[in-house]
Amino acid sequence: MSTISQELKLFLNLAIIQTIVTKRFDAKLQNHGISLNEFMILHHLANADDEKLRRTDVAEKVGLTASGITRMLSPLEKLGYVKREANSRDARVSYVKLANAGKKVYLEAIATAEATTGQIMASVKTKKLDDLQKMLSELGATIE
Amino acid sequence: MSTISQELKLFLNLAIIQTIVTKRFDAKLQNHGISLNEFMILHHLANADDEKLRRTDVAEKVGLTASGITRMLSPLEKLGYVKREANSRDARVSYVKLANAGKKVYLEAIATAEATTGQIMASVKTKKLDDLQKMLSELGATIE
DNA sequence: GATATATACTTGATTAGTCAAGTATTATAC
DNA sequence: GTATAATACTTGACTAATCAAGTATATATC
Repeated sequence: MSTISQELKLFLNLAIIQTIVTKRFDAKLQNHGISLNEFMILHHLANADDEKLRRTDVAEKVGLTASGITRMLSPLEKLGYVKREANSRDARVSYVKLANAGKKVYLEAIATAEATTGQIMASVKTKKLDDLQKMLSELGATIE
Repeated sequence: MSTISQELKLFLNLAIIQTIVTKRFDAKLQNHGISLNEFMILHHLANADDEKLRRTDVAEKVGLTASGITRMLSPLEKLGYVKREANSRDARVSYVKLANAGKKVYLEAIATAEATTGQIMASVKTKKLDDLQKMLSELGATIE
């Protein structure tokens, strides 16, 4: 017998669902040579003012640490997907700016990401994601 | 301008929210010396028939690979939280069975996990989780 | 305007997981 | 009943991230 609340169950379910979903996106996006996290970074850059962000802000947007961002960006720089730009007012800051090659990959990857989204949504009725859907609507109904 | 669908946005949001939420649970559960994934394993064991599961089934329930489970269980065995049990009908199978010490830790950790759940829920109105809440109710309304 | 504190970023060491390959056992097909 | 394939698990090599510490710069305080 479980003695945990419905909300806690939601979080436990979210945790595994996210693990599974992330793996699927990673697998599909691999065709473009990027991970889901890399896709997210490109996405945030593409939608940012002047297509650039401070590294700290990238970290916050993708939920990783600054150090993780440094490590993630290093290969993207080498591939020429992003480039560094200085901030003239604050020498501590190093902007990450979307480069042309990165934008191209991002735009191509969108189609793949959308297709993956569709596949996952289509399978919502079965398996674990079904639980999610139920709990989400409950959550939507009870929160706030 | 973003050109991605609402559903894809949901998944991107879920990804970071889950990253953040997992970190919070991990931080709190550290008071009991366990991670969120370890808590999840104990939970599934506590709710399983005879409080035991095949390693493969544990893997499936927490969304990790069999190899990841082998590695996660090793310290839990050393701590005496779980123990191995053979299957008399199939020698390939090694059950993971919840031990007394593990059950004790699990029951204590539930309180912490519930408190953490409450804290997260309370902050839903602000920040990223607010986006989630909105999207979740939309999702709940549109899916199926 | 010197001192203390805070912020932005990077790096070395570590950790939690993956994947691919290997072992052992069981199930299937002929 | 033997050969083939599938399943359960473990292990070595690797990867993506963390944390703690360090560097450089900027901000606040007095």
